[in-house]
Amino acid sequence: MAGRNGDERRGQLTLRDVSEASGVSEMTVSRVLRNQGDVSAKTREKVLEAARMLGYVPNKIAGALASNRVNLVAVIIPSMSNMVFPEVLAGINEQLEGTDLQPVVGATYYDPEKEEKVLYEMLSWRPSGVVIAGLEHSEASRAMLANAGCPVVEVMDVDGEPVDVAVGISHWRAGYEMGQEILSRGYRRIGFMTTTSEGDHRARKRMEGLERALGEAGVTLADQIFYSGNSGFAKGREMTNEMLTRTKDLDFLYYSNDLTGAGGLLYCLEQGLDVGGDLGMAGFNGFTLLEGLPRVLATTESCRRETGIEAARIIAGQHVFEPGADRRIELKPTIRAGDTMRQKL
Amino acid sequence: MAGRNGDERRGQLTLRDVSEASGVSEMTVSRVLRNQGDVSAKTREKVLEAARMLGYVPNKIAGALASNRVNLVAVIIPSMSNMVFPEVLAGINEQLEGTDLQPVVGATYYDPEKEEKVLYEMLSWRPSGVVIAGLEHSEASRAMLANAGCPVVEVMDVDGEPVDVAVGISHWRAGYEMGQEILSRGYRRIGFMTTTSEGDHRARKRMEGLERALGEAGVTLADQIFYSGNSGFAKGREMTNEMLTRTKDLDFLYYSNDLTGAGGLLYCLEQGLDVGGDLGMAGFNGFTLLEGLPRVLATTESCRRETGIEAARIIAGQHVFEPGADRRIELKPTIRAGDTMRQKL
DNA sequence: GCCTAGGCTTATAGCGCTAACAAAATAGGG
DNA sequence: CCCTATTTTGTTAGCGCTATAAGCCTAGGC
Repeated sequence: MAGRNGDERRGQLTLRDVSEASGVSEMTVSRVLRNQGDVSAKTREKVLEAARMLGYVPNKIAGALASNRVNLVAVIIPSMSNMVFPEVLAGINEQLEGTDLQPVVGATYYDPEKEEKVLYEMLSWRPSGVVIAGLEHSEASRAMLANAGCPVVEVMDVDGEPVDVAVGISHWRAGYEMGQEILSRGYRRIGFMTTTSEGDHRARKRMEGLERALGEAGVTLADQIFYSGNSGFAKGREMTNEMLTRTKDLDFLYYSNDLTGAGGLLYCLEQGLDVGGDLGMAGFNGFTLLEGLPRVLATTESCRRETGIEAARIIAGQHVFEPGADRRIELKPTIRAGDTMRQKL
Repeated sequence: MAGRNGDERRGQLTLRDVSEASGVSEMTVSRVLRNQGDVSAKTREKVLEAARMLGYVPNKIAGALASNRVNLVAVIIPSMSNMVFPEVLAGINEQLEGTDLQPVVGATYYDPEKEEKVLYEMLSWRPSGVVIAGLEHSEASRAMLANAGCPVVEVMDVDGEPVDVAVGISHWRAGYEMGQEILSRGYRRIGFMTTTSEGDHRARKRMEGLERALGEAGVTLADQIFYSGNSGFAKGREMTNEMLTRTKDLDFLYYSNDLTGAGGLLYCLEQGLDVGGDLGMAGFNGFTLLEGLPRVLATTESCRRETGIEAARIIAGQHVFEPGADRRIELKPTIRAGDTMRQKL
């Protein structure tokens, strides 16, 4: 079975082949294969048999062009490597199951220009819907989204104005609420470690929310580290070490990500620090695969899967908005205190 | 911006609109937009300007039908939730970058019937290539793959006969080599914990390889647990506890997955066991995000990203097979001893 | 037996684009 | 300035399918 190239595609089966094999018109074959319109049981059987025998696979390209219907949903995310995005995708997939819609995925690598290209590429397939991460896009991207001619769902952020619909949590609020939580447990000397990626925006909004909550209590961040690159245990350890070394008296460490948080947690435990007592810690996302660490890291569950599900529901037309209703669906993240924070005062 | 339905798509811009706006024929517009054929600089400029002004996005459906070329690559994997698959996808994405090919992803949820449906669906878009996980498929799926009329790459397994090309590691060999490694370090009472998912096949093959290696030294598995469901730290802890309780004298724990292995590792450390000495441990996959655990878990790096890259190279025609050459690309996994195994004897 | 209604099937005309070829414009050379 | 070689642009004919409308049956009523 040598590699074949496009040219050999000629000779592929068409409706005509099935039509000839079964002795009915192409139109009738088309109806049978789409389960659409009235066809007698006998004819149907004949056609299905012929199609099966030949191994016919319909050509959706031609079908889509003729019917002006495409069962693809464009999903545009920054990266496949950061677990959060595949999880949103998993939610989309799950909800699209049962409809005839199929997701098509493109990655932007956190680059607005790349996003523009991917979006253009995807829209040229005239998808039935677009799911795209974030609310911040280039001028041109927003224009394309606005003219897409299909539902557009911006996911994972609701702090801003969506082109059409937004689904996700408020990162600002997530930061704000974690800030309140931290304060309510009596911590005051807080260090924050955050990624500069995620297109900056979501992590930045959390930080702003956090600072607001602290500010309202007259507290300011005692230290902070911005890092780029992958989030993993090792990065968390390294940063934690650095921060604890350079800033004394910290009583709380807040990480923009559970993985770095977990790394920090392991580090602090090894150092014999009183994690969950004098030293509080929290991450962000609520990765279930981390359940089973020596301590349960406090975190904010960021509703990735539900975000995907809700986005897919909208695209599939299973969620109808009242006219004039707010077209932002704000999911409510839950804070899980775990056992890395002390009791509330 | 109310939700729109398919009907309103009419009125979308076509080549004709751009052609009228720029005063040249549709064909010339088409050539400009595809960067194909000779067009004078002046005309090109005029056309691009008009397209930009109008916000024209080409219709690839029509283009694909007319030219019989589709820039989509079907990627069919069991699940988005198991990290290994998104990692393969990331490799594919990375390599496809720079070509004009776009991956389209479908999930089978480890169900051969679902695989058949997804495959049929994808093939109906006449993709330029198919990447599909595993070598085991239903009769009908194999037939479809064989007649796909495009390169077909079966990934993540080379222990069997591919329809067209296979890329990945030999799981049998990975199990075999880890078995030898374990023995070479003097361990003899070995417990194995493995998932029953992954479509069973890959984990099963590793187990068979492991048993062969042990068998050659007259050793048999002292205990084993099969589990289903998600792999995470918690599952690893739980199983490890169970196994160590019911089977005494175990001196090595081998997990089918790094995450369960890491859970087991944390558990054993807490129990004060001599991990890396009297008790050896190993996982499988080589997840880099785990770097930073208290000990570096021994593991087999399973080349997920490279698998994706190599598969994409084949689809993109960047890897040409000599006629008659073996159409299986066996990547060589590396065993990382970490520090959960004692020195070689 | 004729006529109508309804179920089933077929004929016709594109969908928006590109391959292949034809025509027109331009550039050189004598 | 004519003629050929070359570049640039335009024309024609589908790609494989589906929407639409038209046609052909068979059954049932009178």
